[in-house]
Amino acid sequence: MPILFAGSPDNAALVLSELIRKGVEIGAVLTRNDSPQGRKRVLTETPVAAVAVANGIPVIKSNVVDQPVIEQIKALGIELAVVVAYGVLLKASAIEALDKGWFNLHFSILPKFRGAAPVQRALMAGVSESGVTLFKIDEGLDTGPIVSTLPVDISHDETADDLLTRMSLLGATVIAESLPMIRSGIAKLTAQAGEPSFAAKLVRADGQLSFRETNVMTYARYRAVTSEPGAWATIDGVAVKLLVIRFSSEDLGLEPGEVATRDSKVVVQCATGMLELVQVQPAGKSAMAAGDWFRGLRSLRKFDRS
RNA sequence: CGCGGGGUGGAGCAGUUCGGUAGCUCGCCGGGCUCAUAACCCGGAGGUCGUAGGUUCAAAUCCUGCCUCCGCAA
Repeated sequence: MPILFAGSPDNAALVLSELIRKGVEIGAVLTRNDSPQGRKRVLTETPVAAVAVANGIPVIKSNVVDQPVIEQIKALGIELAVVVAYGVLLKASAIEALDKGWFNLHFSILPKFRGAAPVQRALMAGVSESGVTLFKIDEGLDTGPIVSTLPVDISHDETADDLLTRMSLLGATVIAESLPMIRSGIAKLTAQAGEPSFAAKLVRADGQLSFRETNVMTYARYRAVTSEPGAWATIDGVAVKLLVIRFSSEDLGLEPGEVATRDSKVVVQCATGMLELVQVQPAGKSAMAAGDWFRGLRSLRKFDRS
């Protein structure tokens, strides 16, 4: 019994690839419409669409699950869908259209971190453990009954990208293991319990680092916003992307935001503690090693207050 | 025509406003000092200043076209 896989971004494509590798039969893929990407506005298909095409799976592109889309899905004999970061809310009519229902892989232990950016918000909050949840979609936002959860320990230095990749691989396993029970109708659905929290989507402003906080907090924010939307700060009014940062055990006691070199490493002072800058990218320049950037700084060697 | 920044020895930058024989911090090579060193000292190699053309006695610098990298916005 083939299923519909609905998703759009890279990590959803990774889940799709894993499911295919595990032998899960994908009858069709639903993904968002091609959209203009980059400075040149090149119309680009989603990563999920690319994986589907590469595997010869029928692709339905739509930014809304309306009647015509539902017709297409049902015409393929599909009655079960798995959603991973599709980016579109399902209306009641769509949810009811499939006999076995729609299931969503969410990257947190629900009801914690409901919403668009569970991984990023968990990192920003500095929690040491999160997880993945497979639940049946209802009309609320990530409120449906749970099929399965799997806890994930968060390492102290992984970025949102790293964690999301890890969770995607685990999530694919959870999906593959749960599908047989869902298909046969013996999957046990458990209502979400506990205090819910909401994980709002990140905006560029979330990536602005303030060195007036502790290095622990600033590092947590860096990891949460990397690689999207990306960490940055301004120095002498010029934005500098902070692509790769490491935690530092040094503390030279400089002014918050001041940059210096120490044992050939470039470090920046926080309210308490320091962070090591590894790779940066000033506005208008290509990415470069922090040491090169530091060497080229003419006068001001201190990030602006933010 | 969305707004904007950049392309100068291997790296990052200055010099361009007010044209006049290329500079800084590093790296590299050789030598020295040192118990030793990513430290210090001395010496050296390495550049058609993105590219094509124009103006000029003279262009990295002024004018025009083109290539190319990137930030923001979408």
